[in-house]
Amino acid sequence: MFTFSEENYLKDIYNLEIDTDKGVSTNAIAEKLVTKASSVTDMVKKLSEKELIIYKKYQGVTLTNFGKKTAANIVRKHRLWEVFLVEKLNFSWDEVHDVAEQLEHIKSPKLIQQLDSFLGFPTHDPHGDPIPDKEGNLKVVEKSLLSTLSKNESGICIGVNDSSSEFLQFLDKKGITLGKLITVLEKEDFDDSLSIQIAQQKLSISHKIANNLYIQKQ
Amino acid sequence: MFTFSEENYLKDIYNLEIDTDKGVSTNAIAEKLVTKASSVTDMVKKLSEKELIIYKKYQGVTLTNFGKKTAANIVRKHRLWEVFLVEKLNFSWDEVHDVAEQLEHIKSPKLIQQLDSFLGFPTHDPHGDPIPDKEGNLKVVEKSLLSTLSKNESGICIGVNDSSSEFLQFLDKKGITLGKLITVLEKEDFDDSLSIQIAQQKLSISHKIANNLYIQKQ
DNA sequence: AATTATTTTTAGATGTATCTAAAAAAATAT
DNA sequence: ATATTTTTTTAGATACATCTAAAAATAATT
Repeated sequence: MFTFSEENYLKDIYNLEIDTDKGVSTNAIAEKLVTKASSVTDMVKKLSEKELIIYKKYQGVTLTNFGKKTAANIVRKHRLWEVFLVEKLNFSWDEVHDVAEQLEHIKSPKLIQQLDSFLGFPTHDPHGDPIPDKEGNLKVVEKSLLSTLSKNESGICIGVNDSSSEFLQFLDKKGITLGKLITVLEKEDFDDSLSIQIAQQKLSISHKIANNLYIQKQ
Repeated sequence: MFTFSEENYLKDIYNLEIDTDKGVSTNAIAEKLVTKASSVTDMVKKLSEKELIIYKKYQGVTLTNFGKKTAANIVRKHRLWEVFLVEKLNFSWDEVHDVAEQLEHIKSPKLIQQLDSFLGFPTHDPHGDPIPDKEGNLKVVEKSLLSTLSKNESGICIGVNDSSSEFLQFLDKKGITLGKLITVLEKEDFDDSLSIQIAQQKLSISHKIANNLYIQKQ
């Protein structure tokens, strides 16, 4: 079907499009894929010929419906494999990304169907990101960055914006895990840090941390 | 580490070497990999530079210890994934090969270690082939082709020589599965076909079938 | 041993994915 | 509106893996 490289471009364009909802620029893609703009131009032409994206010179790209569905399927595979690694093979949530990057390219519809079933049809990956269904549809939930909550507001921690292993390990160390209730006790104007209540403990966390945690308000 | 292509060459050379225990010829590799002899020559030079094989022009190749270990590790991964697909994802033994061909190239020592443990440290894949251990060692058992047994000899069916899906499905249809006791009732000189007793039933099987079933005599 | 056939290698080409350096277009600032 | 900066594209090069066609080496046959 598609090469690994094509699939990686599709996936990253898909994720960029979710954030921006405009055309995705060449440079944005280059940065995400850690490659050069000239390489992106080359690949983008190819994806355009295959009708996966709409591309006009100097105008950035948008996924076609076909491209969107294809990309969602890759994301689906990536996230299902992450669940597998954590639930079945005892990986921690900060170790799964690189392996899932490889596993997402395995081509076998039956494999994914059976894996999905084996895992009990999970809806979210270990980082709280939703798993697209077979048709590529993705349930979007109302979520806010913790940094945007006001004093005394509270909600459930449902995801991370940064899934680097450094950040995830930091959260582990502080006892901040998905599903926990967080309440903002105080906001410091000086450095935008927050005092929060999580489970039994009170924590002070920096703006950078609060800006990478997603909360479902309640 | 190594490219998919390099790994595929290594794996096939490894399997060819087991059968022949002499140098493996360019043409043999080409046939196994379904490619051209000229392509094999190119790749073989590269593998030689990387000290995975010993290669002298027109002399065929042999794996170095390093190459042998590397190849065994790929075979290990292939066979562990086959076990996973059959035991956990309800694949049948004739459906696993193509998917395992892809999965064997995933690079993550932790993944394989955990998978091995998750599967209960299996020693054989669904076709009866032994799974090399972490060091690349492979327990060799005394096995004979069913076609070489004499009248009234018997043994346990422990493996297949041909693991094409056609052959495996044929075995399923006849009720011939690994672990069953088979006794040779009759050998026909005319066409080398056999009458065998397996479980409750008597079967007549062609020489071609008997020549692709491994038996552990007893 | 000489001839023929087979196997293997070389030479040169193609397609994919990438890069650097330079040119062109678009966006921004004066 | 012009000049400057930034972004994007083009042109040309490299590495990988493959191929075809032709040459060279080895093996088999008479």
